[in-house]
Amino acid sequence: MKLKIVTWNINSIRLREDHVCSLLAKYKPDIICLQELKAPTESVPISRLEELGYKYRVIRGQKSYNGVAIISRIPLSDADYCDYCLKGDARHVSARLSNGVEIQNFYIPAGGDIPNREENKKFAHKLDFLNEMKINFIKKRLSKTILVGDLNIAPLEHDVWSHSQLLKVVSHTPIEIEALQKVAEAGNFIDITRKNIPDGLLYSWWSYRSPNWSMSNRGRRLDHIWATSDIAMKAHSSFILKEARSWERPSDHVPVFAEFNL
DNA sequence: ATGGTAGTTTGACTA
Repeated sequence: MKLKIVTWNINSIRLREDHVCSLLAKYKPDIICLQELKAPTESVPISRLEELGYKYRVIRGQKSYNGVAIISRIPLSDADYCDYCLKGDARHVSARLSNGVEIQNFYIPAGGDIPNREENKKFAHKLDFLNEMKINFIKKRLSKTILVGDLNIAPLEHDVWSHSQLLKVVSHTPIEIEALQKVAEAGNFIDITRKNIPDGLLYSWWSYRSPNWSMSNRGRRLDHIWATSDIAMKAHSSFILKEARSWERPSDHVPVFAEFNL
């Protein structure tokens, strides 16, 4: 079975329904995982997705903030979610494919501006969320799992525009990177994007605050596709659709793709 | 050190 999967922080599904539909029409992934729907479940537009053949979905919306979804043209079962940190945030959803492969879609907290747990509640939340993921994955002994999402951490030197200048900037601090590594180890996960594209700068997000984002190219790789080691060697053809950042009224994140021969 | 932009709950929150 071939599986083409894409993850995208869409930053409002209602504002960017057109973008999602044109992406699906052109690239025809089997599954798209979305983050930051910024809409309640009942307000997420689904009719055009259905028309495009995406008849299966698990949507966990939320008013104003967060919101995640798995949209699929192949059947999904065992829809589930975890309420990490018990805040009621819609930051996780999961589902299973007919071949037993599990899809996990995450929107990890951004963590605010100050990289200090005592001074910044949002940073504490981010670290707590990562720790809960780790504990959860140790308990579950995962296999045949693909984890995707906006993890809000750029772990490698070449995942940011300046490693030295971002060491104290939330998303690239050693404490976050170490926490994320522990999550990956606990779940036996491999970073598929970097396995397929080991060398060179790789970004999936460029801030809205830079009017000249393309020229300055101060990006970060915050969006990830991971797979457990038992299926990691089945992944290929990873790519990041940088051009989506130039589309009209774009999300600040771009789609990240991978394919699997399962 | 500061401010820059965008989206949503129209004003202050999030990123």
